[in-house]
Amino acid sequence: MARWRPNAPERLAQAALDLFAERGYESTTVIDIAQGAGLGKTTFFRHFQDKREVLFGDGTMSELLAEAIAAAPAAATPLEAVAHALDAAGKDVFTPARREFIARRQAVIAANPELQEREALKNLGLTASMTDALKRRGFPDLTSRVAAELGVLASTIALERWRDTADDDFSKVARRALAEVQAASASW
Amino acid sequence: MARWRPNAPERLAQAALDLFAERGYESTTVIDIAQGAGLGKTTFFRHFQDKREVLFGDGTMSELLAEAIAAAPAAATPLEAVAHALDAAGKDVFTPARREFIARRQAVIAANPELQEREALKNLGLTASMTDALKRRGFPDLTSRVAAELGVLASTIALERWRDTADDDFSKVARRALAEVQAASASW
DNA sequence: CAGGTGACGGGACCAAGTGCCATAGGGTGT
DNA sequence: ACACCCTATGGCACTTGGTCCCGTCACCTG
Repeated sequence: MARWRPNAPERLAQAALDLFAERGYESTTVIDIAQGAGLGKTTFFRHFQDKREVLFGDGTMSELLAEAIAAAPAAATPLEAVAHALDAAGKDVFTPARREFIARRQAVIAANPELQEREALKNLGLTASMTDALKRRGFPDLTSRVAAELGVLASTIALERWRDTADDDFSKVARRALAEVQAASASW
Repeated sequence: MARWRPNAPERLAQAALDLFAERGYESTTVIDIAQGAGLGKTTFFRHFQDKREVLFGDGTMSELLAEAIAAAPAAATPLEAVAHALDAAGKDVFTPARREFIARRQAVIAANPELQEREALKNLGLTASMTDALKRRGFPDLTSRVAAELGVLASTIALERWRDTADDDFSKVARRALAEVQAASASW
């Protein structure tokens, strides 16, 4: 029998999501979350920078996308490399098994400006990471930045759809969204 | 003779910017700011929702952009309507007289993640506002959203350049940035 | 001159976040 | 078996952001 119950961060994240969904983000105290996971306030802040961060995973996403872009076929255009990154996100993050969890998470975020702020900052990070990865492939700065921006936009749109519909395959939804975004950006 | 010195919000914003620039955002207390403007903590929170908000003006920007898009020529394409909005921003907000102030403000924001979060949220609001205005002109949803997104991107790039160079006319810089972004988004 | 109104200050209060120190349980070397 | 270290944790005090309530002071009105 383990001395401490394992996976403290996961337990905290689960307790947080449950409590946020039940009584709202603002009405939930960090102490509530910690006690919900059988821990103390101190331990919460040892695992997460702040109260918001408990909903934003481990922050591996940036590296995942950057590596997928680096690993895209040599002949890929910027948007094809971005599509490759969205595939990776679908395989490792937005999996069917996590759909329920992510949908609840998105609902909580949608209900609170403070959390939307954090999500917007995370998206800035993803854009920067993808931009860098594209530049390392030799694309011009502005081309890389625009492609990354359109990729994050497509991913946001895809997430909205994937969350609401019964379609299990995020990659497919995301590729379709990216194609639509590309078409729109060539329509003038 | 006025009972209270006028323009409390402006005095607070000025004191805040000075203190943030001098000793940093985190090392500056709301009480410091209030006392710097000859006021009390209570009055600070009467004029601003929170400590971050003191750097983000009156929030008229959304309406300004939306109205400019609505007032664009009837034959304007989505991006031309967006360019019209950037012109308006150059005329009413990013004026030569405020360049120094805005440059200092940007430097403070660049030094603090908490402020970048707020700025990212503000940009979300601008994007949503422009998207709506474009939809009201009859453009398809996705076309509107992409155009708004590219507009905010162009504005961000333009702000970086306008801040660092001696070029006084924001509208010109912004139109050029928008043209470059458009070219990049048609390059694949 | 009595009362209303609007901007402000003070102080109590709660929750987020930090820092320090203590503790408990498990592994390791002798 | 025992002494020792390592690591995740808890408790407590403290600062600060943010809210709330109430009192004050000036100006305006009847």
